[in-house]
Amino acid sequence: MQAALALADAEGLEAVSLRKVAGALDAGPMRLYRYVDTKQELLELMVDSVYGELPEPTGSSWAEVLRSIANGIRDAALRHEWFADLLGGRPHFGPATLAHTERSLAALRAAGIDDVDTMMGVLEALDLYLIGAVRKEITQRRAERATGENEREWQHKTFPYMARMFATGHYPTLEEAVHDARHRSAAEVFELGLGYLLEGMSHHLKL
Amino acid sequence: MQAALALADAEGLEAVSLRKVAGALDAGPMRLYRYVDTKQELLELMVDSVYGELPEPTGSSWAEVLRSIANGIRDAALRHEWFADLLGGRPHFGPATLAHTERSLAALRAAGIDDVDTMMGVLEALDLYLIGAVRKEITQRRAERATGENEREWQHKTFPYMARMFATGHYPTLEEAVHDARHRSAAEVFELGLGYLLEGMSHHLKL
DNA sequence: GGCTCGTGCGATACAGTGTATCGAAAAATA
DNA sequence: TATTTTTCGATACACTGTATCGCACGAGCC
Repeated sequence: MQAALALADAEGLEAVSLRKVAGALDAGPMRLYRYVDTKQELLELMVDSVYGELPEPTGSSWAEVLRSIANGIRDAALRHEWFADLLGGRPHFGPATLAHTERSLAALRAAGIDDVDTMMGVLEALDLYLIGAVRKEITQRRAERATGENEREWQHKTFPYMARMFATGHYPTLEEAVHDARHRSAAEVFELGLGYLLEGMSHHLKL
Repeated sequence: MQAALALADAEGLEAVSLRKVAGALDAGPMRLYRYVDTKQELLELMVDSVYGELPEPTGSSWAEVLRSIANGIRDAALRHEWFADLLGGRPHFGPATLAHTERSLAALRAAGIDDVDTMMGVLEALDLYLIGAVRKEITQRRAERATGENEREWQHKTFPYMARMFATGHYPTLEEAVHDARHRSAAEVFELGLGYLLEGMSHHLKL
């Protein structure tokens, strides 16, 4: 289990094969089936284990609580990039996941939200946003790292490709936006969307 | 290509293997490498082809435009469930994807947003939300279908599992929420979060 | 204590996967 | 037409997740 985590952190999710994990423990391929029925189950255990790392939500207002939850998940995904790939992919009901939901709900209640429908609503909506935001940020981070390691490919393939596309004249607004808009970092976009979401909740809930 | 799409629609993304796609065309396994360098590239073509199906954004206000974009993507994911698995996973720069972004930006401008930074900001934030919302809704749909087909497993495994978990007394708030909160359908949660997001934008942008 | 029997374990086997290789066929050049 | 170059796809390879099943080991009985 910890072996699987370490392997995923070190070499990425696609390197996590039952053989390699078992090999890291000096065991045969089928050894893991004593603890797990299928590979999906191993992945779910890994996800649950990350939920177990998440810090207690903090903050006195519900907005601060939601912000701290969001940042906790984002930070975890930056530590374990594979977490982003698994997030939202299967329903997760592991003990640590349930405990994290419990802590989140309790923190919201402590911050003054007493209606369960409201609590669940804001938490579910935040979850939807987080799944996508974290996923896209990690994707972008990987892309940047790849083009950083190999800038030649970027300059010889992607850039001329975009130039050709723009030269067709089919994308005038997009071209203008790419040229004129200031480039926001992934972290900025994350904050931006989170801000919109929380502000919308605050007005909608009249809190 | 169309063969890959049909295969993914019919049997799911994991059934899309180069051999099966080529087989559907009465060709050898390597035949596809004439059109594609790697399997990832095939998947990217599939994603781009779905972007090509998306309807023109409609609406006279920017909020209506964003709503129509959101619904267009959601409907596409409901048609092609595998689309949700691929969304946000890799950077997509296909022609149809670019065209979709172009149409979205143009529609926003036509609806009165003239600042490129604002246009990009709301579109990126919406994108983050959509990736997660669509992904989770499809996941949930699959889970419901699976337990629908095989309700015995749900009743003999998941339900007692949750009951045991609650019986530990570690999740009092969660237990209360599960019992007392009204169950929202995936579509409702999608709308709820989208409403929060748009309302937040509207107040933040003072439009 | 010795012997049988049942059970659980994990090496081996299998049906797949994505893709590198390389001989042959086709196209282009002279 | 002869020769070179390019294109192409069948075969091979390394690897995946998991079903199978012979074997070793421990419990139960005489």
